[in-house]
Amino acid sequence: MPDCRSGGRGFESRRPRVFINFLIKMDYKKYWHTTSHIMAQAVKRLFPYVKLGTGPAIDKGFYYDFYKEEPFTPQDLIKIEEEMKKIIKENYKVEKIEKNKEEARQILKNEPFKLEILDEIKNEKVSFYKQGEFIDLCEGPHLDSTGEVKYFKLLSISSSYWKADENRESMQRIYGISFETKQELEEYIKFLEEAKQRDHRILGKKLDLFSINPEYGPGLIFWHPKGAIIRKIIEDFWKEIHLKNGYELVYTPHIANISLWEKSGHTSFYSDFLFPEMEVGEGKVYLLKPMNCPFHIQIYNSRLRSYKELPIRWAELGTVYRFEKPGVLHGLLRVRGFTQDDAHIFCTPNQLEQEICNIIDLVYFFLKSFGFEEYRVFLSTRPEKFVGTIENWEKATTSLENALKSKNINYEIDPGEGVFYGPKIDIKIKDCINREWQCSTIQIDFNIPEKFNLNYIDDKGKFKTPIMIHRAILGSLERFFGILIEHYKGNFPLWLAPEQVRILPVADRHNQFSINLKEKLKENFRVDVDLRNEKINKKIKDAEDEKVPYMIIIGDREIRENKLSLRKHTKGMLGEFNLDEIVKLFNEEIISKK
RNA sequence: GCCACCUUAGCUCAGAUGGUAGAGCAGCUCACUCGUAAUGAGCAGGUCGAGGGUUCAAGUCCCUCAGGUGGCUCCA
Repeated sequence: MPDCRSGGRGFESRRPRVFINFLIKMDYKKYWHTTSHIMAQAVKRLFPYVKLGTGPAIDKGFYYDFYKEEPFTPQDLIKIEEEMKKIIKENYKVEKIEKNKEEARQILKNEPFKLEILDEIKNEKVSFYKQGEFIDLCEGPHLDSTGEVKYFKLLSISSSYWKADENRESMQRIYGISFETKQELEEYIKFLEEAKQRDHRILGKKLDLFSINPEYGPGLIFWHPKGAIIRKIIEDFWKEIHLKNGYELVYTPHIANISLWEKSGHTSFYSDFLFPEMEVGEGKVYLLKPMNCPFHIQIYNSRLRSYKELPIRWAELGTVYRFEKPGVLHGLLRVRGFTQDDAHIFCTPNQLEQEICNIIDLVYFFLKSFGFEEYRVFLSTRPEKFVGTIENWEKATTSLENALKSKNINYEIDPGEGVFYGPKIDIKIKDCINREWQCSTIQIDFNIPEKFNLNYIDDKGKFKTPIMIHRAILGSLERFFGILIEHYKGNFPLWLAPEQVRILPVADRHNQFSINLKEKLKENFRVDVDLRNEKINKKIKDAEDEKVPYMIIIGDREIRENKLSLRKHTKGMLGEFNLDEIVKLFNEEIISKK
């Protein structure tokens, strides 16, 4: 079963994880862990009846799970924070205490969840950490005293299952963060607010880019004219670059007979993600496609292939549909219908490394074009469950590795994290507030060529099985658009901006001149003129709010002197220019993609 | 899907303890003809997500459903 790359993800049921990579200067794990104990102590003081779950430090802070019938309220959080401050002030020593299991059981007799954990521990000796009246079964390590925790904040309340098992008790989880300095905490909170302001769902509505109609299609995207023009620019650019780089474009249907997916294995392995079957009469059943590769394979198999044709590179902006569960849908980032910037490469083993190098170059070229300059690259190797021979896996992994090395790319290895049908490279990008997103993925597939009996005739006249590479660069247009909105905070660079210039006449006697100017600019740019009966201040404010990159103001002076006053979004007045200068300026900026 | 919370005008949101709805923005009309981030006035706009229940009376309380939001990987 080939994976379906939609932003580097396959079929999974979780929300897309946004890797919030706020720069945290030191290793805070110990610090956060102790803060979580302080929180648990505060909760125990305020709500003595709650039962303790687990409370680890995590990537960005800490949490503690409690068993409590009613959920915590925001007011509870304030009370808990107050109590935590007291505990910090009381400055308890944090002591490690070793106990044997029997003693431990006695201590934990009223903590059913802790007892469960205790039972799973193999060692005879277990450790407790004690601060004041609070004692917790815990491996540590911890700070020496509660007074060492300086600045903290409880961030959110949620529920989670005990042991992440939906059949088990629902726990109440409180998340928080803490730092040594007030400045770090403030910066972190500022970062969270900044991220909120960039939310593509809010900007998408404000800037009239897209919408989702919850009643008629949760998870299905309506691209409004302003979003659609951006999409068109991306698509045109994408196609042009692919054609220049030896790819051919293909188009394939949105539906196909169910037998295709029976063969690919989707109906058995991924049935949860398929939209229900369509009966089309005479017992024929069709499915909406959850991925493109089986179609590309049909094109490959439509006739006999020679080694002379390889490598074959087929690209398609292919729209696929997957029935994601209601709770996981999220704006443009997790949807039910999306367009993958998909491509499949069929090549010989000898060509593999070069093909991978080419893909990497292409990935970097695209990501740079969209303003992403920082990357983290991951190489995922053979998992426990896999298809194909170990020899092939090693060869393919080596090819991926060699390609990365020859490109001088630093990468991290994710051992055993490959998909079962082949190893892969994932590339994560950092946006301008340091969040990481995964879009690009390059996956080698040993399974599909065999399953669909792909072959070519080699130079000795023998049948050979080609190697197949799945790759996506942007992931999906929907998701990538969402990321772009957040990355640019809606301030699209000139080449992408839906409306590049707006002409603002000061009074209505300037309208005709402005209309004439629009006609001239229209040839090269996306331009509009604001003819509303409003004051110039209002027109400027609206253009600024709508994030139009450039404004040209036309009044008596401009008409008399035949000069154009140019204003740049968020920057203010640039000065007066003649038309040629402005055209040149815009063209240079468009080419630079900045 | 599970837990919690939310759903009131196109948008953002007010509407203690039940007594059949308000504001700002947007829209429309009119006046103003204006110089670098909101001119003023007027008008119009809602079966309060859907269905059911309690009540003399439900936006408000209860139940069901739909949708949205935050989570549901980190493990003593």
